[in-house]
Amino acid sequence: MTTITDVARRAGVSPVTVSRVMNSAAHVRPETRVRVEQAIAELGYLPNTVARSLRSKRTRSLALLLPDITNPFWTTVARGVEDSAQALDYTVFVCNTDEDPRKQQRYLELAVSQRADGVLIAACHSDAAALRVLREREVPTVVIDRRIEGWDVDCVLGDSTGGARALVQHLIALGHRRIAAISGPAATSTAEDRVTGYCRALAEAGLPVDDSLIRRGQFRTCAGEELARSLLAEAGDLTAIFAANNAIALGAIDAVLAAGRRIPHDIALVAFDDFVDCSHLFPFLTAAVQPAYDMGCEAARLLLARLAGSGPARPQHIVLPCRLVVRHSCGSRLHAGAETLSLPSTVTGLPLPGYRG
Amino acid sequence: MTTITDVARRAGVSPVTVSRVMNSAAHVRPETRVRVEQAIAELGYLPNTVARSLRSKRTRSLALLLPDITNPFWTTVARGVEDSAQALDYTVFVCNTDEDPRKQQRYLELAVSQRADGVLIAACHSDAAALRVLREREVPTVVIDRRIEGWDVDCVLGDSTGGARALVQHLIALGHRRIAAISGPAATSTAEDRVTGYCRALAEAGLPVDDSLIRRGQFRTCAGEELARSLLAEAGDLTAIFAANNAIALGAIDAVLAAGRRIPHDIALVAFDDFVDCSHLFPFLTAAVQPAYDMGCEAARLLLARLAGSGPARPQHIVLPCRLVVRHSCGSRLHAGAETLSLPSTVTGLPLPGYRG
DNA sequence: AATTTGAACGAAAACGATTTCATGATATGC
DNA sequence: GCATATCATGAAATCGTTTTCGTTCAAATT
Repeated sequence: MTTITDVARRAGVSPVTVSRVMNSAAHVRPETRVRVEQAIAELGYLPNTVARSLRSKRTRSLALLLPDITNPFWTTVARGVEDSAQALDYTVFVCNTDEDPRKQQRYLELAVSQRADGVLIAACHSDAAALRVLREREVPTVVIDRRIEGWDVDCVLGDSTGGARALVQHLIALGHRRIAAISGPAATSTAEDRVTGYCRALAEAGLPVDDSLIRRGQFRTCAGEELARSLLAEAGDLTAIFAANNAIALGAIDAVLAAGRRIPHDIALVAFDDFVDCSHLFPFLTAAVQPAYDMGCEAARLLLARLAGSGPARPQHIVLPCRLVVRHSCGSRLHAGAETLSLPSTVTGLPLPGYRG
Repeated sequence: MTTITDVARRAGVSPVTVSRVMNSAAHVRPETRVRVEQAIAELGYLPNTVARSLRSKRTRSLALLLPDITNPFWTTVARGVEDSAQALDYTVFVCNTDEDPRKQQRYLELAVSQRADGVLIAACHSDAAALRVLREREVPTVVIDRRIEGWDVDCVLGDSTGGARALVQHLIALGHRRIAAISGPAATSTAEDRVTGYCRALAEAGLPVDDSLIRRGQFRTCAGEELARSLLAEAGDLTAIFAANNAIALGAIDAVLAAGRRIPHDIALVAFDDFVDCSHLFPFLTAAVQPAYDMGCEAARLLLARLAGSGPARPQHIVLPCRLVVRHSCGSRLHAGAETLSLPSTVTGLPLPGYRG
């Protein structure tokens, strides 16, 4: 493969000069520059990023660690990250941790080994210990969608507590009194924040918080199904379920239907997170929708600002608001009220004409 | 950051020996190996992949270029690729081309600059010219979901022609005679293959192929909407639409509903590709479903085999079959017939209990 | 006219690993 | 017991850039 030396030879200059031309540094005579650029074009020369990175100690790459790229929420976050990064000629490599601490650890070490300039991570544990690899080496880091205890690091998250509270308030307003919560792992701040929001809504309405109605598992469909199943079996007077993310909601739907109950007639369901495209199509699931794309953009922008040395002095904690999108799974046919914002096209309160199942 | 020399010093050996230990090469005395491993652990040493790559000329990374990571089909492909790659300690960096040739070109050059060991690409043009960067430099390449004219390169694709044919045959069997097709860009083999399948099904049924019923645009929701709108306006006797991918289908649904028609009562709709999670939830869209995850896995495995020197001699053209999943958007309440395979849980022919919209 | 400045460029070092080649020690074969 | 193979290790070269430090020469300053 052609190297900078080949280009230099062809242009009749030294490699340094070629380097200067490529990095558009000063002190190159216009005519020399043209000669070099011509040589580059003629040879189809593409610089070796690896060598460049070794010497300059910057790779222009970011590592993005998230639970599962298959979940539309994370996909959208990833897209936001990539778009922001690409605008500044940064490369993003995506790692699926599957919320597995060991996989996460492996990928973090990989990110350090690869000398990623920065890391964006939806940590699977809110304890800072898991991020020691990054902290020790002072790798610029932005945490997405999670809070971290014990490390004051940049983070970008959705308003989990507020979103959960709004969803449960909505259920309460519809007359529900026995509302269960199916959340993620207790070690995840996001899961706990959503439980907090759930409890707060109940407390504010003067309703008791029944611990037996709060279940925790993985942020996964199978966990959602299992927990919903046991809830339905054990709590006979249950009338509504709050699912702490979209995957859990899917599982819960399966469990409810499998138990011979109907949604929303017998069991109302609300969920955190959405299904982007699908929700647009099937006006079904009432959800607190996080601005996933913006979260990705913001996180990447913050990280890139730090890399450019132009970031804010103190670590930032950016909390983006959620939209409450009222659809049919909670039984409400009403437009959203004062506290809520809705997707204009989907909150018609009516099924799409033509689809009757 | 600690280097191999630091480790060597601490273990009382030379850097070469440390390198040998890390690469588990032969010719290291067990006790030396232990000393080195201890030094590595004590220092928390993580090798610098950049330096390693420069010297060894292998980066253990793959570039994955696809239209849009936001589309559930591509997400699932990406996940398959990543899982296969990760098993062999390869890193994947994902690039969204948005089907834009210039963006694609930029990313290809980036992949070469980064010295990716291999490239997986859903090329936005079936002409081999766009891939010259790769071909000239003999970068191991696997093309996903597309055929390439003029370069006999490895590729993994779904049976577009067969899937489209099956979908249209199904419509014909349901009694439809005026069936439109909304496809992707003519430059994309996948789009054209699906048109071919559509035509073949019509021809085999002795039906005329009406060119005015075949429309082409981007593989996007907005294109699908626009083309469907014009079709509905211009072809009054239309009773069914075949959408060449999921995004187009979404747009088509919007257009049909906006025109005051119902699905499937007034217009039947079938589509290529699915919405993974959602389709499981809402038994709506009749689709030819490609094995996206397997496509990603297979493609990565083929590429990695080539990199390991163990690949097949000749370029492979792997065509994976699609499943025809019959749901409600086509008006059929029947289980799939002999030629078709169905998702057991969704093809009940009945709406989910509880959801009446 | 002598001195200073800075533009334009190059030589050599450096980045941190791996690869190649060399060396002494030990084991093996006959 | 001697030649030969193999083991265990290290010194030096190398990968392709960027950085650092000079050097030359022309223009500006005094």
